[in-house]
Amino acid sequence: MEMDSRKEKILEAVVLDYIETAEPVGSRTISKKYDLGVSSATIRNEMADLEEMGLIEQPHTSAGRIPSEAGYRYYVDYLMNKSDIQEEAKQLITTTIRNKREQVGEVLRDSMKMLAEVTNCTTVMVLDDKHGTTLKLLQLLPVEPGKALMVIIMEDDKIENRFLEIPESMTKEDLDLVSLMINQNLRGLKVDDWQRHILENIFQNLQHQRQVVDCALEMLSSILGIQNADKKIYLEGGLNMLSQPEFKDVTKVKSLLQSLEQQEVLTQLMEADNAAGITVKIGAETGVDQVKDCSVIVADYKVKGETIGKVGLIGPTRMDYATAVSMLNTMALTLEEAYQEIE
Amino acid sequence: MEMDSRKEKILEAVVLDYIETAEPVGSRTISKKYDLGVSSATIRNEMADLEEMGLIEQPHTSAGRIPSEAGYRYYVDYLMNKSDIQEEAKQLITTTIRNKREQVGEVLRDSMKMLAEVTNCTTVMVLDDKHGTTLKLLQLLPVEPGKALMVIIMEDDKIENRFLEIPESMTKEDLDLVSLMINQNLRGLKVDDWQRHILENIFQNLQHQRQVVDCALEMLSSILGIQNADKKIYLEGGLNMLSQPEFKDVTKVKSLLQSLEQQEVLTQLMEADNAAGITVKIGAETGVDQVKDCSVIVADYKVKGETIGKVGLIGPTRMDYATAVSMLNTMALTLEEAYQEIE
DNA sequence: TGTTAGCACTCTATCACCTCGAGTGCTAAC
DNA sequence: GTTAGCACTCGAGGTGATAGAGTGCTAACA
Repeated sequence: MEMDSRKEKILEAVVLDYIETAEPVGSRTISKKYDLGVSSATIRNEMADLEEMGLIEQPHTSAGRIPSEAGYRYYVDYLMNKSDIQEEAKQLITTTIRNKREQVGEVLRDSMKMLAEVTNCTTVMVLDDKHGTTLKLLQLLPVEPGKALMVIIMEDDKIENRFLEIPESMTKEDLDLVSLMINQNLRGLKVDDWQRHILENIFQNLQHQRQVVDCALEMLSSILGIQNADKKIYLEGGLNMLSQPEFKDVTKVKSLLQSLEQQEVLTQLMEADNAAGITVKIGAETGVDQVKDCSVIVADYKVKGETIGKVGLIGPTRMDYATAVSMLNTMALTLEEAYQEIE
Repeated sequence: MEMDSRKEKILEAVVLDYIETAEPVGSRTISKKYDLGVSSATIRNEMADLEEMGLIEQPHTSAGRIPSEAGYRYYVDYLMNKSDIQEEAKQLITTTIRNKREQVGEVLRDSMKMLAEVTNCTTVMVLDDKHGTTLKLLQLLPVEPGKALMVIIMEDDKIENRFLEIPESMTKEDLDLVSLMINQNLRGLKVDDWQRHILENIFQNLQHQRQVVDCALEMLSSILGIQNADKKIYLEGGLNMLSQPEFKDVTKVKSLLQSLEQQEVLTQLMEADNAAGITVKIGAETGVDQVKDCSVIVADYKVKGETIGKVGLIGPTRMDYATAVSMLNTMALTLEEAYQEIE
């Protein structure tokens, strides 16, 4: 069976109408509402074909059709009108992000909330934090006998604090010396770039304070390194989906929301095809059983070709893909611009 | 109409059975299940009285009785057996809190989660942060020309970082001097205790670095002071309640969960009668319309007579008050002990 | 006088049954 | 290839009928 333009129009009509009404779509509805110039009987024939092709399905014999996951996939890949962004929405995102640049966290939260509300979905944000994990400044401060505070400033002015146990005999001057040596040797380097001989150099020069250096380096590498792996994930608007009719069953809702609270699940959902800017996963494609009635759209944003974060939308399979994709796209682009200006 | 011991027993039976089964309780059920030594007919008479007194009510004519809010109130105030803590649960709390003291945040989260799971309620924690807001150590670090980092360590080892703009001419030695002066004069003092003459003393000695001192002091006072007012609120187990039959309606769930996301609502709910250690608010007593089908139990924990935080449980009106109260009590006590040891 | 057995009554939940309408597939005519 | 028409299917929603749980009242009992 071949796809032709009329079949495509009918499939599109089914998808759009089902997105709008959440009710199975009948042939008569299509012939009346969408001006295809053919009668409902013809549409019925075509719909039988589409069903045979696996693009739409019938909940029961005497009901209309709803899109199958494959149908959504076809719609997203070939039919969806990607450019019909509401200009106002675009404006909204841009201004929300730009208005108060000062506290990045706040702004992100606001934009996420806004996005979630407009699309009636849940927004997820992953900050990769890969960039800027080089060391700018490290300082050990004596707090009380036997205890020091390690202050680490990253290249992007993020700050980390860790307490450190030190020998009671150690003085402020010793700590300053250790700080100085570490700074001199490791400033501007990523953890991957630490060379064996650099570390040996530090240890040799600070034989005396060996114990502290050892401990400090270990902490430092864990901060620079692990922070890398341990991405920060934010979630906003987790309750928005509840207004959708597909979530009228509380037990479903509970298991869905519970799985969205798990980092692993979110990470899995937000895994994206790095080649494409935007990834759409429909239903089972998400790979997580508890969210098999949902779809996920992920956009990543890059600075200098490197992905530094991802924004995602989670909603019911019957979500408004066109709007969601364009909103997400705008969001990612605006974020990219914002980051570029900071650099 | 007077309350007598038999009426009390019947009321207690109604409350307990309704808590257990979530179904209206009939007279026959009580006479069979709870050994009161009288027939169901007698119980019927008494129940009619209890209804007249407003302590129980009938959903419809031919149904059993359920406790009214006043009934719960009577139960909580006069009938509830406060001492029947499950020893195992107590043990659970104690070990959860004590086992890994290192990261206070982690431990609190864990205990809250545990409490929420055991009671099938939502746990709320308010940290007043009033205690320990005295200064332990302040250090200004040069980051780059014109920019310094202020590291502040509180008495309870909480750490705050703030960037500071400084004159480009300022050296590391200048900053050290400023840090030293501030430490000498303000260590161990709360913001309320700053005396005019102490501050003048600092300014006089550091005429030269006046600008930086000024700025640093302002930041310091905002950290020590504002942090005071701006309590931290944590919520855990927000989804636990969903397994209860009273929350099978999604729209209710949504509005409930949404209001629990609002700081103001939580603050309002966690307002407690400071005289009593534990406050129980039933239904409308919470004062928040969206949670009128819920009850809230709040326990505060004190160190040296001063409230430093509160733990709360939010659950359906039909919650197991006895268990909840004793669990919460144990939790508060254990926290008090833990804090006292830290001091 | 308090307690109890018995009985008529009330109300809900449940199930079978029916009808209505939306939607289909098929066929024959255009 | 398209369409009108028709028989058919199936679920949603309404209607009784029934069972069962629970009540209130009354009269008898200790």
